[in-house]
Amino acid sequence: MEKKDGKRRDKALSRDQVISAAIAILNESGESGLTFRTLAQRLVTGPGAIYNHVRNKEDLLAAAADVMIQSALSVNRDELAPDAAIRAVALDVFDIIDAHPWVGTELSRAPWQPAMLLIFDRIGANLQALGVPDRAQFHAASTVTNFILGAAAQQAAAIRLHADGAQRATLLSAAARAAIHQDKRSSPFLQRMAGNLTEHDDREQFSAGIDMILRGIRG
Amino acid sequence: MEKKDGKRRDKALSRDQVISAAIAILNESGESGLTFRTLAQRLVTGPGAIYNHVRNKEDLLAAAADVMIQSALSVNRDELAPDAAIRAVALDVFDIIDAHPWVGTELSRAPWQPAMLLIFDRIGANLQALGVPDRAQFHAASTVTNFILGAAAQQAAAIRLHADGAQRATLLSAAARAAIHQDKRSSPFLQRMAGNLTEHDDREQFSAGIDMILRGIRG
DNA sequence: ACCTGAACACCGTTCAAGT
DNA sequence: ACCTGAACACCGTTCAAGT
Repeated sequence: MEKKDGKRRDKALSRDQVISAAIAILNESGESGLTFRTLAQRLVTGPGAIYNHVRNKEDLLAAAADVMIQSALSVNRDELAPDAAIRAVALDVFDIIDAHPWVGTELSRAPWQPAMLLIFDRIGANLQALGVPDRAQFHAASTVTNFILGAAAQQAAAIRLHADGAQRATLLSAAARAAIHQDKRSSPFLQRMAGNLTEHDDREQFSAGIDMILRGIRG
Repeated sequence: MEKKDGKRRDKALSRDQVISAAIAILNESGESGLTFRTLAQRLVTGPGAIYNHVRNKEDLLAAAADVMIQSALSVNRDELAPDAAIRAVALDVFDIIDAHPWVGTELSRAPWQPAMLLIFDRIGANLQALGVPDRAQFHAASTVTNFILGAAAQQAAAIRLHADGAQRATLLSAAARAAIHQDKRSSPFLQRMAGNLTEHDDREQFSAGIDMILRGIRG
């Protein structure tokens, strides 16, 4: 990968450049690929220089995730009906995490993260038109957001497992298979769902979850 | 803290002992307090010995979380109506994470984790009695579980912030306050909810979320 | 078979010294 | 004011050597 622009030769290093370089590394190599040393190398500087532009690694990851979510939610959904708009926002988040799992991991690492608040806002913006009473809108938006965060973290973790596991593909991890096959009497529901667990489509499962919650928040 | 039993003097180190010691450290000092060195010190052995009983740190954390969730869900809820039972299971999980935030962080780190499957099973076990059609039960259980995982991760992260931030108490972090106060035009919903964000009760918010989802999965 | 603990290959972060 | 990069204080994990 070449540097994106020529600004570096005159020694001007900016916060945006640092974050962009971090995103590039994260998208190429995942979370484990991003260290202050690899990042400094890409920016042709020393690791200490990065601290002039971000407070620490947590700050860097939060800023990177915010850029990704902003980009994923930049499509205008104003012409959609409120329930379709909420579904669209949720699926936009799902798709960016499916493509870049590190975003999903990061979303639930810090609370009150800009990226998380942006999702919360975009969901909430459609509740009035959906007919949700004013006093219920805060809980409704937080319910949808928490569902998205939980599903995002699971999806990110599942993809991470895929990535370095290679051949197991759609199979559950060994630990889960063990859990399913032990205790046949004490977990009848899990036994009954074993087929769905191994064969379901993650995106369809996510979409169905949003639909159920929408039915519920509508009252 | 003294060792829990006298078994160690005769050199018998078991997987259960390793996991119990790890849980003790996690509950006392949080995730950052648990290293193979501190754990080995508590077990009066070398760090390498631990690898005879757990595969790696990920395996150790998953096993520790499973013990905590099993204990939190060991209360029998069979006498409750199905919706009350689901609410009780969810609040049991919330409360254990409120008391021991590391459990919430761990739950969404690995997919198909025994602890997560246990929650999924306990939720799902009540869906038949709730009148959810067979074909919708998988999605219903996964929706509730994903909501719980998302809320758990947020709650855990918020408590972690509390712990080392000290005085900020019920205040949002500086980053979130900045996000709320900038872009007043582009995030009207967030602006409108600023008061709720700083003053809401986390447990009540969680409980309201469960209620909304229950209304939705009932169809 | 299990323990021991030094060693390996890393981390994030700091800070004196430069420009 | 910002960069540089060595140094600090750690990590998880491995593995020869012991018992």
